[in-house]
Amino acid sequence: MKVNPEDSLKIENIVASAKVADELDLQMINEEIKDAEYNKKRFPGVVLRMQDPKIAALVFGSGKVVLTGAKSIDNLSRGLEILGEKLRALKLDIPTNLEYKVQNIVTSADLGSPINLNKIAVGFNLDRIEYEPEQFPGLVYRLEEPKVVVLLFGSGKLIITGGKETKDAKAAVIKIMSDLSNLGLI
Amino acid sequence: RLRKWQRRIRVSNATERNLAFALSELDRMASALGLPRNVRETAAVVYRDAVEKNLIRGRSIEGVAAAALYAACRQCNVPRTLDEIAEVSRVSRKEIGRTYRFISRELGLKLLPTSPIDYVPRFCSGLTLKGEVQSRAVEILRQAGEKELTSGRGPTGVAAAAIYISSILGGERRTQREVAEVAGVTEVTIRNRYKELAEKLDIEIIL
DNA sequence: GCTTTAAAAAGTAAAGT
DNA sequence: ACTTTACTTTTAAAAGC
Repeated sequence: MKVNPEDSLKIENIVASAKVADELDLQMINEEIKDAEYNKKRFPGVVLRMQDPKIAALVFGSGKVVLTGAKSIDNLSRGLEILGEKLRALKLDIPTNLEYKVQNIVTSADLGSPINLNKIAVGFNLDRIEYEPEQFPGLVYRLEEPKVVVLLFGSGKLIITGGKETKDAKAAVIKIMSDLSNLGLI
Repeated sequence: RLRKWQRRIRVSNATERNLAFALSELDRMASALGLPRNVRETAAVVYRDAVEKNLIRGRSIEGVAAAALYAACRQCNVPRTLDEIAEVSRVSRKEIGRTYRFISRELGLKLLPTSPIDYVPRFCSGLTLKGEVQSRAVEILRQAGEKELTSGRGPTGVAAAAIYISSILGGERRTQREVAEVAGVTEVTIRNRYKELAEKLDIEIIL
């Protein structure tokens, strides 16, 4: 039995932002945490990497943080907790229940069969897609609802990005499938 | 008022000066690439349209001119790669590609992806191959397109592979090195593409 | 616009064996 | 030739140039 494309969804990366304090001494954090990376000339934030849930955190002097690399919402929450613990270990006053906001979710999916990108480029409204095989093998399809960007490959594999909720990817895949079947391309 | 008049003249002068510069840039790049007059004229039209729609704001004249030329080559079915345009331009391939996408969208150029077939005449003449070999390469590419062997692949690599195959079939063999040189791709790419074409199109190649 | 992070897709490329 | 590493595209936030 063939698996439905909407059931092949896999979250590959989640980006979220949070505020853990009103102010942070990046120089001190960089000196106290052994694997921290900080080159103010290069980038204004300190890079901290977690191992357990493999997540990277960008910590700024304003107390704001960016978390990236999480494969699930649970991983993301755990990563933020661990970040809080690391900072508290430096005698910093960090709240226990940190709030975060998901900014972007990258999801992969599989239509199950190869697709002809050239035909899609001809059949679709040309101002919603970009297909420049000279520069990139994927066809870029910008959806309005949900507001996400989908990369379609000749293999039938897809990447959905730009969404802020898990359901956006599923809605996008369902729409892509109906669009393709309406054009008789799948 | 006189001041308003002077201002208008000043703006007009600046606009004309910029347009003159852009047109001379288009001519310089077109000459360097040996492009025919119709392509230069098409590029000039694209550039003028971009100016009329105020698409130059926030962009360099050089970048828009290069993107207009890239678009014109495609419109006239004599495509040059972004790398080739970048070689005779002072802006990067990345900026030309970005600007091209922008003006293409805003002007509604609706250009279809470049076909590998459009590269065949130029690559074949660069390899001094007969029209017969050229026709066979085009036929291979036509079949490749039907069998979905081109989606996602670089047009120049597929064209190069088809020419490599047809040169062998036509008894005028060119090495992968020679074809790679004129097509601007690596030998590895030609190897990957030609093996795929030969296998899926059932073409027997005796080396 | 750029800088940095992460991640997938598939093609192309370069370097080392 | 093979493997490894890396760059192309997309997305979002952060502070600052």
